[in-house]
Amino acid sequence: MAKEAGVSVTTVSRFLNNHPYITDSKKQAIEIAMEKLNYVQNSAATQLRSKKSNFIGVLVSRLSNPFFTSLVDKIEAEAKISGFQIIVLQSYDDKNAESRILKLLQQGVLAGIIMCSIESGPNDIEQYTEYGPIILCNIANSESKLPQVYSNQEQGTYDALTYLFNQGYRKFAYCTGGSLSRHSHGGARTRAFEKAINDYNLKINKNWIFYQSHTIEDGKYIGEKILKLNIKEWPDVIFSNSDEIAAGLLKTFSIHNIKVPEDIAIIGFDDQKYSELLSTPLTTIRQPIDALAMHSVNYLISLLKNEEYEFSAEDLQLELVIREST
Amino acid sequence: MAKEAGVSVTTVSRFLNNHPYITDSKKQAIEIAMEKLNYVQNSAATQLRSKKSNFIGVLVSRLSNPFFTSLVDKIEAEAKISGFQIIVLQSYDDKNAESRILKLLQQGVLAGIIMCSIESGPNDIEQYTEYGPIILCNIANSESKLPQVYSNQEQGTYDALTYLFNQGYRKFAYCTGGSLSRHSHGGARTRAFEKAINDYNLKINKNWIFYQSHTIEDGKYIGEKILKLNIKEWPDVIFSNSDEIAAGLLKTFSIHNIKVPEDIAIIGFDDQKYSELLSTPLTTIRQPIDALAMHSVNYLISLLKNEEYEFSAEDLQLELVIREST
DNA sequence: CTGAAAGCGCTAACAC
DNA sequence: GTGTTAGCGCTTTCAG
Repeated sequence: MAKEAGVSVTTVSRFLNNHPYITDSKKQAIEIAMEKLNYVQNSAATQLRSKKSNFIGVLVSRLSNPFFTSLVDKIEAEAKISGFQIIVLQSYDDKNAESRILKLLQQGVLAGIIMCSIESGPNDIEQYTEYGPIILCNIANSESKLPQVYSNQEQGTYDALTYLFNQGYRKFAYCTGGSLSRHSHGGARTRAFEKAINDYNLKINKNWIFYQSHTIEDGKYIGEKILKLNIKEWPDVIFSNSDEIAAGLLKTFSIHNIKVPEDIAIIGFDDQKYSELLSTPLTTIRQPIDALAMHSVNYLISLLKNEEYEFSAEDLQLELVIREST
Repeated sequence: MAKEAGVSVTTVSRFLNNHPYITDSKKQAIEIAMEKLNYVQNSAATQLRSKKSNFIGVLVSRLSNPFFTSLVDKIEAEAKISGFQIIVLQSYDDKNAESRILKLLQQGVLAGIIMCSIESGPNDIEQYTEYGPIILCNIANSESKLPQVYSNQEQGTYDALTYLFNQGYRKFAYCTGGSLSRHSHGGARTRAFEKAINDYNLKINKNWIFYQSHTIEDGKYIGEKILKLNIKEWPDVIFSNSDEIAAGLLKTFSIHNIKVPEDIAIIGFDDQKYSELLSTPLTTIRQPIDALAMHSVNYLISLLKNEEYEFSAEDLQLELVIREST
């Protein structure tokens, strides 16, 4: 390639990297040769030599969760603007898979990672920052020094719970994706739940708390469990940690002719695209996906350049969307 | 690292690549040194030298389409089994974006590509096979010599149309993602539609054909357009090219108090997870996602190894799922 | 402004 | 079984 253009490899390299100070004549010679040889830069060589990767890893637990799909979608669009390519990585809630993914940073495959899910403790993760920046996206962890972009899940959840209380609901069931002990955003929601229960003098019932719920199937199953309770022991509203859970719940109730919200009300989380289209349009809490994606990517890129990054929590507000399920 | 273990780099390389014939003592020495230095292989160097990539590109038009999400999800699981990592690439229906993605093959970033969407003509794509295998997944193109894994969309669609005819429907509206001229799977469905119209002696009405429909929003809009027709001119069933379109349609009709299927019936395509949960559970055509993913990945990997790959069309049947919207 | 030369970390050929 | 050597395609000094 260099010889085709009659210049040195150095000059070609400079051309490729947009260095200033190359004669127009050489530029043109290179362009012509590139065209003629159908040349493309070998990225492995570039990466090996420059020790820089063009890839940003985006870690989610599972892509089939539509919340993550939307988030990944926005992150990819944002990364592309800055010339980065994203690699979607799924951990499937598995700690070992997560470690393997983190190793991609160390291997030099990834320039940085945006973690939208987290399995290991923050310390396990922090050790990898040696190899590149790691951003926590939509995960608030006060114990960790990792850079974090998150919405105020605690406030948003509390506000929703307050709305439900004002609507007259008193028996709150609660579904969480975690185990109530984790420090993920599940934790923030749980803190809000406990606070609301306390502030509003409500009773908590062990039969109304559901752990490790993620999918539509989990929601259906939780619905079944509730219906098996003595009818006097039914909750009057169910706070679900995702619209998928809420959708599953809705399905079970509709099969059994339980009316929503009259018999039992349901509130979801995320505001999925289909949430307004369900048999009962879902009241839910919308997450600021666009802002989450935008700030995570730009924060990461700033870190890559050793620059500061500032953003306002204003952009990251949760929003209560009231429909017919409450 | 080599010197830490007291062996040559060659031996380390052999160890890493699971070559036979290394003394156990050296193996152990390497393992200990690896552990001690927290060593990981640099993938750029490996790739540069061996000219092999560990990445498989998966190209879809947009990840936010849940059909593609599920497909990508399965492809990733399947690729992982064989030790490959996938890179999700979105073309957003843009030919130029597609070319840029194809270039990743030429750059050596990707070992091969699974294309689940296609924008350019087959010829434009075939030239890239010089740099690595390209599989068309869920795209049937008889003009192209590219390896293809697809279900019989024409038969599946025709069968569904036959079912609708037998149910008594006679006025068929038709939504397509393409422009009716493309050779994508849209084409196969359209051929089936035209054949059914012909075979069953039905009338075609230009006001009942809708192009370039993809999203829930598109579906809502199409619903509005239909309702604006003189009521005598309404179709009695709408064939939609995705469950998203169908969901949008459903929404518009529910707002206007149009009963489904009594006033107008709807059939979807894909069988999304939420399709049974909508205000009217959707009759739809289920695609064989698992088989599509499995065969595409394994076909690609066989090609990478210069092996033959056989699979049976039996695995790739479309399935009519009858619910309440027809 | 441009080029020569060194070398990133690894694999493959060849020798022993 | 194991080591020596060359070189993948690029970027980065350092000279000029």
